[in-house]
Amino acid sequence: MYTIGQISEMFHLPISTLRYYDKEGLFPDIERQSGIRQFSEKEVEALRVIECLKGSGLEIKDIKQFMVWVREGSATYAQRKQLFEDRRAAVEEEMRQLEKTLAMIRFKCWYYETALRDGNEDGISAMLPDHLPPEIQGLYDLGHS
Amino acid sequence: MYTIGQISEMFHLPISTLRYYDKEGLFPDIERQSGIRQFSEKEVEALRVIECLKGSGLEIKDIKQFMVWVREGSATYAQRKQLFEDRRAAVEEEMRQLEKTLAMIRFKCWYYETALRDGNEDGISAMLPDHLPPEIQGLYDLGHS
DNA sequence: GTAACACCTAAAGCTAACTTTAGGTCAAGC
DNA sequence: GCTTGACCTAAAGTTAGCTTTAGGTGTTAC
Repeated sequence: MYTIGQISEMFHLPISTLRYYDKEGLFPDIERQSGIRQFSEKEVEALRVIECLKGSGLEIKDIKQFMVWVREGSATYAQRKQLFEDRRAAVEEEMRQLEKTLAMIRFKCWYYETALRDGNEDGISAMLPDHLPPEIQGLYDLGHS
Repeated sequence: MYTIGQISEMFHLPISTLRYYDKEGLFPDIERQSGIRQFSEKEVEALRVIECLKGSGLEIKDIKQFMVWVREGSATYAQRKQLFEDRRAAVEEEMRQLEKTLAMIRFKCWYYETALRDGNEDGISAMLPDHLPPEIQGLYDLGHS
């Protein structure tokens, strides 16, 4: 059993955030000793799932729904499986998006390295064909900045 | 030259968002014809950079700073290069984080597939050693949910 | 000439996820 | 017995990034 202060240190989360999560229903079965929250292994596991789902972009109210399903037992396995499959698709899509962003950023790094070496941006259009990653072609018709 | 409505369709952004970006200083050189915004190729390119920087997690006020630097010309190449290098590091870190999240999600997908097949979660602990990706070991001491 | 559009502004409103504030309980140490 | 420290609540406040509202302009179509 852990106090809220111990959990706060374990997860590097402010105490106020843990209380907020509790108020939002993310620890539906948490016990109390004369008013004081007793975090058990169950809540620790819940927090690991919370971090995962939050990291995948899920909102607090939907994480709460998941916690409700957990409490409902085996009748909700299908819903919970679906939730994680949707999360998988969402995270994979986000990673694809980040790859594109990264290609653009890498190009911009090259662009400013070159501009800095030359003292201006004027010769860059001529060098572009060799340096444009395919993701950026078509994006860069003209183009300072 | 494009109207705000045309740009809205090109970028799939609401007109209100474009006006908001303008108010926040993201199109510092935009021209007007009797009050009406004239989006040129310059603003189109600005929007591509905005999408990129936003996708990398940068806040609007910092994107505005970038636009100010662009207007200041060659004196700010170094700052702009640094900005994109910081973005590269941030996006790469975010992708590493997403990989971890994805490992956990994939494990959860497997977990619920198994629970659904078995009708309960009770036999899963015994199967764990073969199915835990390394990222999740140590995380999963006990653990339903 | 009037109705429909596409544009404009300023200001208020909204949402999520916290954080802060104000005030209170309780146990341990001096 | 009183102060310190860790816990508690309810409610108000904060921030980013929009969105909505209310009211106005200017051009084109009938």
